Amino acid sequence: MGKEVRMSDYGDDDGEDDEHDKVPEWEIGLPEGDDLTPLSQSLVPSILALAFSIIPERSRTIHDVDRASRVTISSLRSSSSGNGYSAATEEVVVVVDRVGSSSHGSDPKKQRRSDGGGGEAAAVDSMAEEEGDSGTEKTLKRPRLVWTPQLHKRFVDVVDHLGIKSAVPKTIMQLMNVEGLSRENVASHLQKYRLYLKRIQGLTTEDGPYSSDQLFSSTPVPPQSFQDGGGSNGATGKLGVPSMIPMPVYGNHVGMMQGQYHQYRDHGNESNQYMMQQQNRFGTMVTSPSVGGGGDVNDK
DNA sequence: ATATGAATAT
DNA sequence: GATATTCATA
Repeated sequence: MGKEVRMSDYGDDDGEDDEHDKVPEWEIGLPEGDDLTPLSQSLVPSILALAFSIIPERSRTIHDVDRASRVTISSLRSSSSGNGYSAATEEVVVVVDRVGSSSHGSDPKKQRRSDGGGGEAAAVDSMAEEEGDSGTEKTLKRPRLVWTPQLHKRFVDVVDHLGIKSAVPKTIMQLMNVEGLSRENVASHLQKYRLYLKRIQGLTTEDGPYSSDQLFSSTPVPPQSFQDGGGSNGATGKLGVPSMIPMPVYGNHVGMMQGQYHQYRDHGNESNQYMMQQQNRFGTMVTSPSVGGGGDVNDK
């Protein structure tokens, strides 16, 4: 079993635009030139790694990584159906994007991705200068983390694969394998995410215009299988984890992250926040197998 | 001794 | 509102 590049199912990750117009076939799938090869790449898929208790080394400082790679792209293919973390899944260490709370005019450095495949990348904002880089990124007070859609997706993927019940900050953090991401970062986000889950669960299970019962649930809740490939439960009795999608239901949207933008507004290119909307025409197959066995997404 | 989760603070 | 930090406790 070796590496194999599938050109057929290349771009479709986030269901974006991008078309390879007229490139020679052999060029399809190759880096576009300014797209760099991931500078840090795990040799072992994170899930696998965890299974073997291999914790990805993280010795580089943010500055190091920053210097080495302004841009890191990844071809995180996330499941077209079911398991998003297969052996074929490409793992890439993503550097986190942070915003300086202090003086930060604007870094003309922008991230760019050219072709589909959804890539995700983030860059570290180069702090003023060479701060006394004393201290491992543990002791340092890191700037506010910004949960970009990419990061969030990663988060959701991991949480999903762990099962909401056993997803705890440390594990999530490890599996996400994101450079510079701390446990508390994840913890905080997880807290909010759980809140979100609770909300939609509430709305969907006891306030829905339908039976609202786990038995014949035909409640229009987008379960877990869209662009996230969130459908992968049933292994350890995990529940599907919605990827919080603000759906255009009549004045009834849920979505843990909404009106927050304004950060980097290049041109509808990328780096748009959690704008993962979906054109979910109900009546398709939107049922919620979520509450399947126990019927409780959160219990402690 | 550590990690988690809720509350609270920025 | 988003993220960080504190704090009781598992």
